[in-house]
Amino acid sequence: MASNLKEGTSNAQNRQLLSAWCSVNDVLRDISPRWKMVLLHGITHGVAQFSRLKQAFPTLSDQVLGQRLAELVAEGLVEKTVVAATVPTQIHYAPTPKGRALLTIIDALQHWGEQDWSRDHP
Amino acid sequence: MASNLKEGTSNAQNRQLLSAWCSVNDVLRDISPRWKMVLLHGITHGVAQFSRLKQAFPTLSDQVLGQRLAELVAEGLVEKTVVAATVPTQIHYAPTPKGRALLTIIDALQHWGEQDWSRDHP
DNA sequence: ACAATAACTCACCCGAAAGTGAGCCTCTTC
DNA sequence: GAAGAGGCTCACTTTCGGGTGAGTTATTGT
Repeated sequence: MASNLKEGTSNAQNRQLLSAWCSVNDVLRDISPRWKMVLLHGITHGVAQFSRLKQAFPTLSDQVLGQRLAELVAEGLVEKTVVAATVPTQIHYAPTPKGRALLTIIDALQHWGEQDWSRDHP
Repeated sequence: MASNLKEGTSNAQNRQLLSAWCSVNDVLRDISPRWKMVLLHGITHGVAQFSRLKQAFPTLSDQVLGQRLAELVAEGLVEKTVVAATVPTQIHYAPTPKGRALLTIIDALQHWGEQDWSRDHP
């Protein structure tokens, strides 16, 4: 993570360009990874542990679950709390205000998606 | 496009599962492709032709531009109008009500992203 | 002694997203 | 008669997201 500086492939360049042009592109990239918003929703609604989430979404791999949780924590959308420091360390996740605010917008998106746009409107 | 039924790679399966669990996943997938929302924004603000968009985003390839425009049209976010049926066919794009409604939510997302969540709030 | 348990992490692989270059179509201009 | 204009589309290549399986940690139940 500290030694590779090439980064010239224009794929990465374009990503940076978009970030620079408008910050919304970063937000879109942050919220679109698969499972992420679903996990945020689950955590907010009480499914707040690694193993509980695993049960809730059996087809989701440990690998990706761990990664998504780490992202959510890193972006300040959920908070991680150690419940029991015993050996199988138990951990509890809870949404931050930021995370809850995001969910509101996500709800709006869902609403938008389900709306019938065939008839004209105000 | 009509003959391939295999679809067993679990990558695709999971995508379908997510769609089935919550429609918001489809929306997220639809809005997250690179350039898409930026293009929608541009079109809404008067940059409404293929070549104009090309100029506005020089690093975006024709290939992807064409594809994104087609998606936007297919999803009913923008409308395509033939301006001049002369040989270099001129075409004009304009956002639909649905497209404008989406931009509103995208704005909310941007706002959310730019907000300072470090201090507590109501 | 050995499986199970909670929460991860590592090495590997495959398909999809997105980038590049060229081609096409007909009409007008140099 | 060649080039350029406008709007695409095709073939090819690279990057990266996300999937799988196995390994790690220490303690407890059988």
